[in-house]
Amino acid sequence: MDQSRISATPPVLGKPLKRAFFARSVHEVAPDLIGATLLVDGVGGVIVEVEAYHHTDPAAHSFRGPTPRNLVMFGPPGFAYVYRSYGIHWCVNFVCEKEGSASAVLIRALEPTHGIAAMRRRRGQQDARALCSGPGKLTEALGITGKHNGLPLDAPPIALHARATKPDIVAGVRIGITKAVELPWRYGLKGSKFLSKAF
DNA sequence: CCATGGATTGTCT
DNA sequence: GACAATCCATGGG
Repeated sequence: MDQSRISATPPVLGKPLKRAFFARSVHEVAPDLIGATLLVDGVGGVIVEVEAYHHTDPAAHSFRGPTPRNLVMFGPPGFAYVYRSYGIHWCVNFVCEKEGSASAVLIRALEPTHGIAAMRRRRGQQDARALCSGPGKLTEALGITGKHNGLPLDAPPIALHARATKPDIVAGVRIGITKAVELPWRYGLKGSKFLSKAF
C-alpha cells in the first residue's frame, strides 16, 4: 500500500483541546501532542513530530530571560509563540506549564489531512510527504506568520483536536541546535512517513 | 543515498 | 558583527 497517498476525505476530528491541556510540564505535553490534529483556518493535519524546550535548557529562546521576541513564552500556557528562523522561515510553538515558566513545544511536522489543495498551492509542491515535514514547511503550508504570535490555541483561527487513541511514540535528540544537543526531547509518531527526519 | 553551501533578517553580544 | 529551534538546490558516491 502506498503510504504517501493521502485520503480524499479528511478523518473525523476528536474533541477540541482546551487551553488547560497545556498547563502541565512541557515534558508531558510534548509527547501527548503526537497524534493530535492542528488546524489553522481549517487547514492542517496530524502532529507527528515535536520538540520540548524548557526555560532551564540552554537551547531554549527563553533561557536568558524575557526579550521582545520571546515574551509570549513568559505568558500563560495555551498560546502560540511564533518566531522567524534564519531570517526566512517561521516556526510555531505552543506555550506550556504556567505563566513565567517560559517553556514551549516546537511543532516540527504534520501528516497533512485537511485543506491539502491549499497547502500545495502555498508550498508550490505536489509531494504530500514534503508539505509539512519540517517546522518551516508546515508554517508555510498552514499560512502561519508573525501575525499569529500570541494567539490562543483554542480559538479561531487556530484549532486543536485530541487524538482517538494513544499512538506509539519514539524519542531522540533535537535537531538544528548547538546547545544541550544531547537531551532526548524530540518526540515522533513511530513509523510515520511525514517526519522531518527519521529517528 | 549523503554532504555542502547559499538565501536572508531579526536578535543579541 | 555574528549567528540562528531551516529549506532547497546542487554535486558526488
